[in-house]
Amino acid sequence: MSTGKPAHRRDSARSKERLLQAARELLAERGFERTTVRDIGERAGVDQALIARYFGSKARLFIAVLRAEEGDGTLPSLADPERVLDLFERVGRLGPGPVFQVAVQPTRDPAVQKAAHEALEARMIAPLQEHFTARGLDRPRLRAEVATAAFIGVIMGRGAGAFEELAAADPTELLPLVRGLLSL
Amino acid sequence: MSTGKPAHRRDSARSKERLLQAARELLAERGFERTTVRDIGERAGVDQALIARYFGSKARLFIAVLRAEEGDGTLPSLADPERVLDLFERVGRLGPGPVFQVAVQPTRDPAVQKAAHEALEARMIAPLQEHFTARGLDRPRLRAEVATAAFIGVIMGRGAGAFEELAAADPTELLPLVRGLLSL
DNA sequence: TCGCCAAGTCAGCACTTGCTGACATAGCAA
DNA sequence: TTGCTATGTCAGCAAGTGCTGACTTGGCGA
Repeated sequence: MSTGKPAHRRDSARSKERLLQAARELLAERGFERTTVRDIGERAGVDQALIARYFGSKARLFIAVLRAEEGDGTLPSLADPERVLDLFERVGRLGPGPVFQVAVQPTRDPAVQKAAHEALEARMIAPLQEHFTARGLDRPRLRAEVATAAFIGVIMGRGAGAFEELAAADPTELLPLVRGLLSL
Repeated sequence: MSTGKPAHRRDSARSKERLLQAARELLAERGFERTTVRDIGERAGVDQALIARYFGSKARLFIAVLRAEEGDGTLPSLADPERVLDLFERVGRLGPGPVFQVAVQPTRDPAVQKAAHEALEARMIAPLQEHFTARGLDRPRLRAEVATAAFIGVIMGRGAGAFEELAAADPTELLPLVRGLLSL
């Protein structure tokens, strides 16, 4: 940014960035195994061989995506009802993140699996657990896990094409129903 | 059954049955795309070429699985709290069925996709919708879809390895929390 | 016994996957 | 200008995919 490199024809930083972005989108849309390196390269407008060069492997590219997302720290907690709307909006705009994918279907690659689980823990389960603990509810950990899993079911369901009204519904309509799920 | 064929060494009916069963299990464990015809054949103890012979293709084998499951009619409705326990038990024993998979992640093959959606509709969403309608709640369809999606999130989460306590929890512990999700 | 056909086996085709290595070239330093 | 290196391109390998077709073999009726 501050360096203001104007995207030379040869610019490895720019290529890396585009690969990350394309991988981010495709991971959200299709998950890890169903995304090919050729897909990523095509969407990024970058030769697929550069994935291996810059990131080492497809798996490490996706792990880099997770780490990059972790950095932005903008993911709202489910504990705050107001911010659940933000979450819906964000998901509507960017698709369900890779973190959601892994909550619902395990990935073959152990390293990818581990990184995604850590992200899920830090960004969704742990904050909710604290919320329930603060409220003095019993089994706060189990409650947090159930609530997270249920919420992710709704999020993923919106994109799976299996739920007509759910997919079409406006987040504000969903909010009261989803708050029911979360205040376990 | 009534014919009582004692499983000759050559028995196409038996082979078909074993292929169906193996496909059923693997679809539940790994989903459609991540299951190979060789996997199915190996688990069934039947040559994989017979899948093409008897069912036409891998996709049609899985559709046959869906149809067969539909027939048994034993799937409990979520509307009946008592039977939610049965559902957990059944899923614990057999794994999450193919119907659950597709609710959360779309499949590439359109025919498989369509068959799974129909099964989801008939066996989960519609009964719940009726339940909500009978109770006079507004937006029964949307409620049914949200509840189904949330429930499936919990079911899938139990198997995804991302939720420690949820995976370890006994269904009877889960029941009160899940009933909260469902009585929207 | 013989011949036929359903049932089962096997090798391999055509394709896709992640990844690699040889090559080409832009841009900069000397 | 002349090299040198970071950057990008390309073809292709090895493994794995669904599916096919030629082949063998078991079991039964004639």
